[in-house]
Amino acid sequence: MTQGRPMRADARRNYERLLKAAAEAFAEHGENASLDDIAKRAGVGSGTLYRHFPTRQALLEAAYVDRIEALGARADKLAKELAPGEALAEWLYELAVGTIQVRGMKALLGSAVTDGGAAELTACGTVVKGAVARLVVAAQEAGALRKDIEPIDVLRLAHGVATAAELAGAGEKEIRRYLGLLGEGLGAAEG
Amino acid sequence: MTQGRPMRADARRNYERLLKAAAEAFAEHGENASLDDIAKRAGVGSGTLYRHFPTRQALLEAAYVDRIEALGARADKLAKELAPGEALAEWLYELAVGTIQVRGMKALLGSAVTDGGAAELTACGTVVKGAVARLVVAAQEAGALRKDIEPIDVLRLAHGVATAAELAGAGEKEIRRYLGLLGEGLGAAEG
DNA sequence: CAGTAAGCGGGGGTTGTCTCCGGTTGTGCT
DNA sequence: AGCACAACCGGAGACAACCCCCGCTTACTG
Repeated sequence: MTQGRPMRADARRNYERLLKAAAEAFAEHGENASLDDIAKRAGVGSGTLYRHFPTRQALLEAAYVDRIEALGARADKLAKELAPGEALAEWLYELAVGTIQVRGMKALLGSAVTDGGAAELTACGTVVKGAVARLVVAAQEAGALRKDIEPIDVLRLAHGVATAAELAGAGEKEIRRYLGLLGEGLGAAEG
Repeated sequence: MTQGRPMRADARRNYERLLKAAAEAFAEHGENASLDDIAKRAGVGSGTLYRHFPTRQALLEAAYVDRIEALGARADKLAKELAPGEALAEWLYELAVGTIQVRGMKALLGSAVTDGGAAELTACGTVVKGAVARLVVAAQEAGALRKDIEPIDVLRLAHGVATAAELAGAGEKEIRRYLGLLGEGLGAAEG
């Protein structure tokens, strides 16, 4: 749809270089890596960077698309292999681990979960929300999850827990513990 | 103790002006308000600001000391008036509300809860940790809180939940709901 | 192969952080 | 009161990052 004409070859090349440079830089310096520096690494001018990715957010998202999509696919795989409640729990765990361990991911997922009545439908947000919605509904039908909870709530709380674990210095053990606590609250009968 | 000699009068005056200006600026522009601007508002040079408050964090903390101490006092009041479990819940609620509604507070509380094996014992951290420790121990003795939880865990999770609620657009209703869910997990028998 | 629009790139205005040091001012002593 | 000195002030300026702009280049089309 936004595909009026195939991208010019040089444009495409620069686009991919930027993506690669961005991934490196974000991994190295976190989500606040200098954009000018990313442009330099990619061997392009900063103008080019800003043309392809108007905002830092856009670049962040583009750099992590594959990872996000893997997460979406993972949800379906887990749904097939585990009981609904466990599939959800495990997926949230993996989500949280990613949130913490992949630098820059936190900002991305955070924005995906924001209120955003606005048309802020990022690709990332769509994929993640879709995945969690499937898992949540299944878990609720199986009686493993209270019914007065929206998928987005689960996502937000998981994000919050990831934040909490990060503050703790973030061993994966801590994440599991915290998610476990949250899980007991989410599974409890409503009232 | 850090009181070798009383502050010179002009120094003290500038210190307080800066505090006032900082409170205004943080309220207005959030935790990232321009420090130079704060100096300007206070009618002092930026050098003066940096001498009194070497880091943004230091200024933030100084600007909110009274609020933090109020929170500490509030904990004791609640402990006297309510059952231990409820006192903790209510205090966490007020903490979370403050975290979200008072701009700049989130960064401050966040840093107070960080792993920080380092000697990062900020005044803010000490007060808040002390308050929550009292409430948590009381709640545990009353059987309202599982015993395999450390006070710091509670603090971190509450902070995480506040973050989650903030993403939701943060009505106080949402905070209560999320804290309630978490509370069920924290209260459940361990296992 | 030539015309053309899409794309490039980096210069530079702007804003923010933080340091440095010459000048000023409050304080304690006489 | 007046003096001398340490403490303190203030703002210029080095540095980093953001991001817009516009003249030049280059890939595609016919």
